[in-house]
Amino acid sequence: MDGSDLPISRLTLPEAAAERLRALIIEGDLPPGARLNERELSERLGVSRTPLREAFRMLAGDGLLVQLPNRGAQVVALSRDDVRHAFELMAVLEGLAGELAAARVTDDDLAELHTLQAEMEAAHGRRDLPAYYAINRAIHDRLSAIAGNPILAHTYRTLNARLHALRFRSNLNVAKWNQAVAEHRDMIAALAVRDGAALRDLLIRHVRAKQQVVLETMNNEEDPGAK
Amino acid sequence: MDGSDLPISRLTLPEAAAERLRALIIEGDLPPGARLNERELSERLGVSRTPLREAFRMLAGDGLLVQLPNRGAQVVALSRDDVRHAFELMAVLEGLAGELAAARVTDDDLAELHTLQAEMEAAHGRRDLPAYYAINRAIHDRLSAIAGNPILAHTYRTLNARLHALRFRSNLNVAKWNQAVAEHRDMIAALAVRDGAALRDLLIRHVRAKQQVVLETMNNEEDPGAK
DNA sequence: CTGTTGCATTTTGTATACAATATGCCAAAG
DNA sequence: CTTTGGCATATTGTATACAAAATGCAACAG
Repeated sequence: MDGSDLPISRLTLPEAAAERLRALIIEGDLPPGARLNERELSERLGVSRTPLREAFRMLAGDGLLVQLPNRGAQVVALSRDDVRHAFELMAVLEGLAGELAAARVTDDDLAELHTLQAEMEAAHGRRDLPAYYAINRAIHDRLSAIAGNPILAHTYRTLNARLHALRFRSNLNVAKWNQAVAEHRDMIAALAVRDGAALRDLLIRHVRAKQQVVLETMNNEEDPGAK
Repeated sequence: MDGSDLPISRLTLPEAAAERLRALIIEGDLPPGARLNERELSERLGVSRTPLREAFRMLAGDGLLVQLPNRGAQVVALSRDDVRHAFELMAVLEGLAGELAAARVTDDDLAELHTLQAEMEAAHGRRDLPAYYAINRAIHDRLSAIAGNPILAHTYRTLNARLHALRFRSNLNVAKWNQAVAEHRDMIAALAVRDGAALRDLLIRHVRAKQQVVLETMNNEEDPGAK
């Protein structure tokens, strides 16, 4: 028996609702701090309150919602400290993914990553920030997959979703952008020679640099009185 | 306004049910792979199916249950690979906690940890394994708290619960036990001199050693045909 | 004018009824 | 003897009704 005993992946209502909500949160349709009225949302999504509440529980487990007893659910609003803490974790998760990936990467994987890297440099060259982010994400997802640790991948993905809900429209300045692209080049190089320790350290520094960018963005945008 | 605006921590039914279930799973009352009948469990816990199902969603988010569409929930059964993956993650989480703790530890914290270390050595001296485990856990929890990163602490706790559900009655052999106690001594020493990098590396090695013990235990106990 | 109390309304929490799906068994065909 | 089809039963999925709690407002006391 192989692994094909999975159902054709029908989505149950709570799962579908959670998926929709997740998108609404990450797109910013439901902004941080927004209170979620059960009746209203259930009508909007076309499901009854019961599966919607199960969806709430799922998203709360992912850290996208907080649920207060008798006071409903609201979209999580990350404080600067929360962001700092999340990135501290992200850094070691990425680092571990890199270390594991270096031990398992195939030549085919490397070829694919080289292609992505070239696309990234192209996007960088024409100053196409959205494309850059998309490719950047693809590279990190690829790395996570190569690492071959589903628990790590899941933890990483969940944490990432929480940060995406911030929707920091990073005004990445040119110097930092150049730097990031250069770091990516180094990362692929480390991977190519299967130097796990080097790749780990590069990734940790890479994430910490991004942390700086995000925290600076938050400083500029946020009112000082925020939690 | 201070932080005392939290409710007196009343537990809602789904939360209470989840708490009970969590205990049943970790105690081994609901063994890995057990199917959870909603009607039966709801009667046993004295709640209706609706809050019970929300509890299921919470525990599924923690990775203690898996839910199959139209086929109910069952207690997760970790494969050897799952355990390997979980420990890979645990190692870097502990490492990060140590690194952060070294940067923040106070003399009071150190005094408390020295006390715990002494208790641990005493338990080790009289070959009291349950006491050893309890103190061991207390030390690691303390470290996690000193690290001051709630997101890390939560991730760590969740992952740990999943592993606890294994209930490996570790037949820790004497040599490995001596080794573990010695490692703890080194860890406290590194913390005392605020050497974060050293503490991180010690913790990572410490967890990997434990991983070995657990995997060997699983090899001995499990039938080779298991998933 | 300020603060407090009580009521009406809204919203969340829980139980239950009904629908849809899965499961197990038995009979009949091959 | 094995396999397949169909039915009865059990179990999960969803909607809804009712209960409990929180919220907002207005009237009143100070």
